[in-house]
Amino acid sequence: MIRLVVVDDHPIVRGGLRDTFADIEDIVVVGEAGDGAEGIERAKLLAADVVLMDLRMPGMDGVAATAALRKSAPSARVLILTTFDSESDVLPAIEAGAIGYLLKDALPDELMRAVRAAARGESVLAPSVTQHLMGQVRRPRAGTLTDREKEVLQLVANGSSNREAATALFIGEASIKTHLQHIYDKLGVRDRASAVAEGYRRRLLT
Amino acid sequence: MIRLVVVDDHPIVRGGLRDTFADIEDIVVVGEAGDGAEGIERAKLLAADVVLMDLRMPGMDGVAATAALRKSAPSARVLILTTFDSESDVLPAIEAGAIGYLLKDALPDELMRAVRAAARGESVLAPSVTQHLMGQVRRPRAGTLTDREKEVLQLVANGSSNREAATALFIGEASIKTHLQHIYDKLGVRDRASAVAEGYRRRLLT
DNA sequence: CTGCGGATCCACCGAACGGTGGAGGCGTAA
DNA sequence: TTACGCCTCCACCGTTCGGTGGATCCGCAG
Repeated sequence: MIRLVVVDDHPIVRGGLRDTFADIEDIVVVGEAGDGAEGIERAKLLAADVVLMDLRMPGMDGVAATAALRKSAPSARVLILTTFDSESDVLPAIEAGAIGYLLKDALPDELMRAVRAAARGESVLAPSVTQHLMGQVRRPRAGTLTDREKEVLQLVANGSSNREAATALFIGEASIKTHLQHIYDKLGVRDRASAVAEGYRRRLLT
Repeated sequence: MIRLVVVDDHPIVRGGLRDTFADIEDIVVVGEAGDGAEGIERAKLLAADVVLMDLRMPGMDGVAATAALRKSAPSARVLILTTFDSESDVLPAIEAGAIGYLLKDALPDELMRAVRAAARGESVLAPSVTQHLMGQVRRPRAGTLTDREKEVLQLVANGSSNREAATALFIGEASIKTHLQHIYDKLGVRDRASAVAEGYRRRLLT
């Protein structure tokens, strides 16, 4: 039996979901909430297996609630159910720890399969969401170069060879190479020249 | 007899120079000026052979005055005499058409030899200035990358290897390398990474 | 027509770089 | 304590790059 908590600021939506799961044998809606903070409370109190979470809500939004829930109740899987699939919605939600991301135009059947999958710890994503992820999820997020990495990139931009950068930072050449590899991974490039270009585009360099 | 005009905004300096040349047989200070515009006027009016020009002056500065003088009175040689030898001072002055560049810590003897050299159309540079020039004067000036060179640099910034850039532009890899060498020369760098950095700093790249 | 700048191409070479797959230390958050 | 992220370092290897010194062709301006 999967214990489900529904978090959405629209009563209509909550009601619709309650109905949808009403006569499903292995899923029971044990609680509801109208915003993120309340949702966290209910999920913990009621030992939810899966939390159906809307993103755009007054007060604490879905992303913040998801992140908080991942910390305070890791066993509760958060399944995003929302209207929007823009990059600016999807990425933060995934990063916050959502296990799945569905759109509200999903069929009831898809929704139930997704809930069961989430309960098992599997990910279900709406097709359009998958697109966004393919290219993006790999890069640990723009602008997340560490301070050290930024230093290295700046030196490279200023014309330092690996050896010179190593001398400047009082570390070994091998470390510079490692930092650069990480920089390449994070920026999605393959060489120092385009890393520098990306650095400027993302305003990491001066 | 070398007809000399002194352009400097400090009366003290002008006086010192007048004294310095007072009992020199082949040099006569025929006029003085306190800023660039006045200097141009005097130099033309008095048919100066050599103009001793300060760089930092109120009103029209030495660089602008030098450039203007080169056009309106090409026979007057402009010899820069200033306190500063930073790159940002030296290069514009040379490009503006100055025939020599001395620092104010020069000995009177050096100064006189420089004036005579200037009058003959020869260049005399302070040693530290020479350093700046060696590597820099060749570059025809920032932002003067040809269209082709900008294309190459943009490709490099976007992660292209030389081979890939060659394919993209339907030319040989050797040409890409040549273009890059020219780019390095013009931007004053030694590798593609810092060339890209300079490209962004000079707003040549997007 | 001659010079000059721009664009194209060539060969050769050593040095630097990028890719891979590690490993250990260290502080912090869980 | 256990993870995890970050920083540090290592070896090996093939590829690419940068440096040098040429060369030809074209168009434009003097």
